[in-house]
Amino acid sequence: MRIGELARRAGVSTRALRYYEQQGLLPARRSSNGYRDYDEADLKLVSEIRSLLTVGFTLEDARPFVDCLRAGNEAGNACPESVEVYRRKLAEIDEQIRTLLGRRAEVASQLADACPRCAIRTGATT
Amino acid sequence: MRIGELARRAGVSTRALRYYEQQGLLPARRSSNGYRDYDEADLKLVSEIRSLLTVGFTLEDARPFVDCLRAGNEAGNACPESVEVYRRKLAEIDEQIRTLLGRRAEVASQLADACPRCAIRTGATT
DNA sequence: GTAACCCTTGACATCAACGTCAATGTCAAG
DNA sequence: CTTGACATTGACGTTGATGTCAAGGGTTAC
Repeated sequence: MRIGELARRAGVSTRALRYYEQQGLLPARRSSNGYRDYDEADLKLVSEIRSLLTVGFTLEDARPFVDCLRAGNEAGNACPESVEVYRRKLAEIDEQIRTLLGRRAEVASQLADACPRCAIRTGATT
Repeated sequence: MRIGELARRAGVSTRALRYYEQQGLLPARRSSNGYRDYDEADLKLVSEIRSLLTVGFTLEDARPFVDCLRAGNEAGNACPESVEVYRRKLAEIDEQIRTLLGRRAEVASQLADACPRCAIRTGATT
């Protein structure tokens, strides 16, 4: 299939697909006229990339998963490198949550200071 | 005082101070030689901006606080506009936390799928 | 042959809060 | 009078994942 169809089926823009190719995540065969030519495996790759992006992974984070799929595995997370990325991202997310909880507490505290009556329905005390 | 001293005392770069001025947050008087001339009130403004930035506010978010201080209030959060920003940011932070918790759960679930033994020490089950 | 789509590459634009140069001016001390 | 520490404005670079436009070529249908 050509880029337009893959884009439609994967729910992404053609621009995004070309960008993935440029980043080395989605190499494309070419038809005799120079058009990119994709198959079902490529659709699976793009789906994998998309689902990883939606949980906050970068394209770099997604690379091991893509490599894993291209290596013939049925799942992108079937390789130790992918698992390692999962663990790292989990730690990053936890750190971000901690940061946000700290900020939440600080802002809530400031709000309580500035407008004591506003704090009533805020829940968290510390 | 001149920009270098304010920067040192506030713990920011001179570039940042010029940027704040450009954004209309920190107007500066000028000496006869064209140098920016700041006073203690300006230090207070910059401190306010900095503490807001560190809890994730943008400069736009900080504007009401700065305006409030410049209007003669002793605290930047003494104005209703500032309080409103607090409330909005609190809601934003809560939303971000919810998003991150969802992602955490998703990633943890994927990790458990990919490497069942890895999930043992993860705590969250859902 | 021409409209109507599809494709190609290339390159600049976006967002925020600055970092980092460049080229130049000011001023106190030696 | 020069060195050196400060200041000025202006402008491009950073980060990530695209959006968007330009200028052109390919393919199919009528």
